[in-house]
Amino acid sequence: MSILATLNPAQKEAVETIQGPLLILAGPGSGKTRVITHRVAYLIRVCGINPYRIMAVTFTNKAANEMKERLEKLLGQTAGNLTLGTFHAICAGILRREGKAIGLDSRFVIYDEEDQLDLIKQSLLEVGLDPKHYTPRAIQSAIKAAKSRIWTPKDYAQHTHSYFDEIVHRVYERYQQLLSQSQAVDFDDLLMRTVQLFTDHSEVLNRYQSRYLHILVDEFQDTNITQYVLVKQLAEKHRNICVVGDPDQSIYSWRFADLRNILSFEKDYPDAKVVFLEQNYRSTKTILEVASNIISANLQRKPKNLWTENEIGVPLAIIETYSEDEEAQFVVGEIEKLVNNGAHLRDCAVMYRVNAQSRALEEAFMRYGVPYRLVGGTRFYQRREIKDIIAYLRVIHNPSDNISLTRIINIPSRGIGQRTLAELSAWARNQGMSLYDAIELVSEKKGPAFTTRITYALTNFFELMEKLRAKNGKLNLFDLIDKVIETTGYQQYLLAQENGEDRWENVLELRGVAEEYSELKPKEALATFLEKVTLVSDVDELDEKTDAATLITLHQAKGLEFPVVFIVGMEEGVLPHRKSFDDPEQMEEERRLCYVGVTRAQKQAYLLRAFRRSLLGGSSLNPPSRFLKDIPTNLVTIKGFWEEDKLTTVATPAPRPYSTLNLKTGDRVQHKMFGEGTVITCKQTKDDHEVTVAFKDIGIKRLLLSLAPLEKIEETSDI
DNA sequence: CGAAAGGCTCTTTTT
DNA sequence: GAGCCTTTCG
Repeated sequence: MSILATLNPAQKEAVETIQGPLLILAGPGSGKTRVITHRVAYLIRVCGINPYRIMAVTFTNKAANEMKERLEKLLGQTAGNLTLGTFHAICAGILRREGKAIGLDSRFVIYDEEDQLDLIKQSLLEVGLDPKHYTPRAIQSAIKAAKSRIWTPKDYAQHTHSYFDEIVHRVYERYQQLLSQSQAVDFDDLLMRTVQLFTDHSEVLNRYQSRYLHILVDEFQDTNITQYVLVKQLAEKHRNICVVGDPDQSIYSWRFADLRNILSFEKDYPDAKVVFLEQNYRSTKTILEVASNIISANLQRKPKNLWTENEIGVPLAIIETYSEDEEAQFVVGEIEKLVNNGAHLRDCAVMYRVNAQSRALEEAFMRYGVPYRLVGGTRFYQRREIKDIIAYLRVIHNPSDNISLTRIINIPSRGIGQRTLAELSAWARNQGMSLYDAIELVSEKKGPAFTTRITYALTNFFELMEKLRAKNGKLNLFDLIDKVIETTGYQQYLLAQENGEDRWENVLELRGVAEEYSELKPKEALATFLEKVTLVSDVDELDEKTDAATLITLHQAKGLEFPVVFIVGMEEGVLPHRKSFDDPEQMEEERRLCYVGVTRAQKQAYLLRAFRRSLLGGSSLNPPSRFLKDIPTNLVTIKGFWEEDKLTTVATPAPRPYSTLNLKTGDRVQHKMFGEGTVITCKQTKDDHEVTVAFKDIGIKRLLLSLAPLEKIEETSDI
């Protein structure tokens, strides 16, 4: 069958335009992924282009895998040596091959953001600054911002405007030194250093430019300047660059994605052809219209006309509950109903703004025994025990890796404390050598003098690591991990901790992952494995086969679709998040986030909000989300405690001086929504009282006296 | 040195 | 509420 047969005219045009720059503006559900895959298949099959000469860049590993699978189906065979992956993965590959030119060992480690933060803290200390005064996080963010636009420390110095910039510059400079001492790069370096490599070594760039006849970039609205420059460099020779994206789905500006990349593509490539994909195949007419109404309130956008031939469908449901617990309860109850009516659990997804919101949901799913799958949360490869084992492997692979070495030098504890470590690293720094080499010298009595006991501990540690390093290349990865666990006594160490059993299970799972690499040569397996575990995320692993409801953040939901979508926390302060209140650009991004959520839905969408929400300890009364106000009322049904048009009329009751109420056990009280009840306990909290009340019909509720609309109707006569 | 406890801050999203 | 840091005590 022809590759073009199943495409609509716009899609066909996007696939067939293979000469010159091409911008594809693709609305949600418009078959964007189909177009990209078909385009690649078309290039290979119809135009006879060697896959070796095509590069396709995706945003997540999952998207890359999906594309690979679809491509294989389309071609009836693997696409062989096609370059397909995320920016980060592709750049890591280039740097492994070509890094020598810029002084990068091919065994370099990739530091994730936690490692990065550790290293920034260390840099702060080393340049003599107090981490209490300059928060490492703020500096991390400034450095990331710099790297997203290819600013080296030198460039940064040219752009300092404040004292803080000055500080950042000093830390940034030191930080890069430490990275290179450890033979390490961070996530942003993968991109930035590739650009630098290409800039400084035209012969390398030339090879890649000649090689890549066609370049495709997906999710172009989420690229940052560095990524854009990289793509431009690569495409300069053949100019066959195809970018696909949707400005309305740009939700990563906090990662320094720059919307201008897509908005000004036509300026950079005046001969660019632009194709609009506006037919939506995913959602009902109603869902699409609601989404359009939400997004069209943004000012910074190109209007577009989404349309669909799908049925009108049912109105969206706006659900108003009292608390996040009731919200969760409603979601679970409704999902059960849907399942009883023939839906599958896997058809349902619950989406939220921040991960912390998942807790109430999880509790409800657990309580009702409804299977669910949580995407994200504490990510597997971020767990402490996993990172410990990986740190051992990293040091085995690359002993210069000071951050990993620092991490494990005293885990399990072997008598090497902070003081020793500080002294040792200061010494190593002065000698200009790695921590590992310093330890070796100590064990040979040629290093700094320590007490006998500490020298002994360090020597033991060194010998342990040497023993493990000697196994590298001899044992396969799986056995190497076992060896690490065995010689370090990691299992006993872990089992002695809290949740030790669970955490040990995680380690076993990691072993399981390692098994997948048993076909590779041991050294290669280790290298591949280490790269994989840092560049992989949780959505990538999302298993769609098991029948369970999905709990997922709105960000992670991008690119996915579900028959039924619940968006919880449609409140001011949550969605839109309060951090965006004073910045119109960020507010527009919140709106896009909401838009992304709604457009995930195929058949049915529920928008939920709670009157009162406890999040991160405190509780607050949030007015309904402003986005709800942009939905025409004829497209929704509203259900809740407040029958009438409460979207605009819910007043936040002023906190009353609770001292006047003075409740005690046994008092009868009246609540605006729950009716009459009896006080069970009344407990003083920091600056409030927490009252537990038994309401008839409704049950037991815990309320805050300052917030709850409570009135005393009868005082108990008992004591 | 190390374990335990208490106090502190910071709470968005992820390759 | 959790994680991180500092302090304290053994």
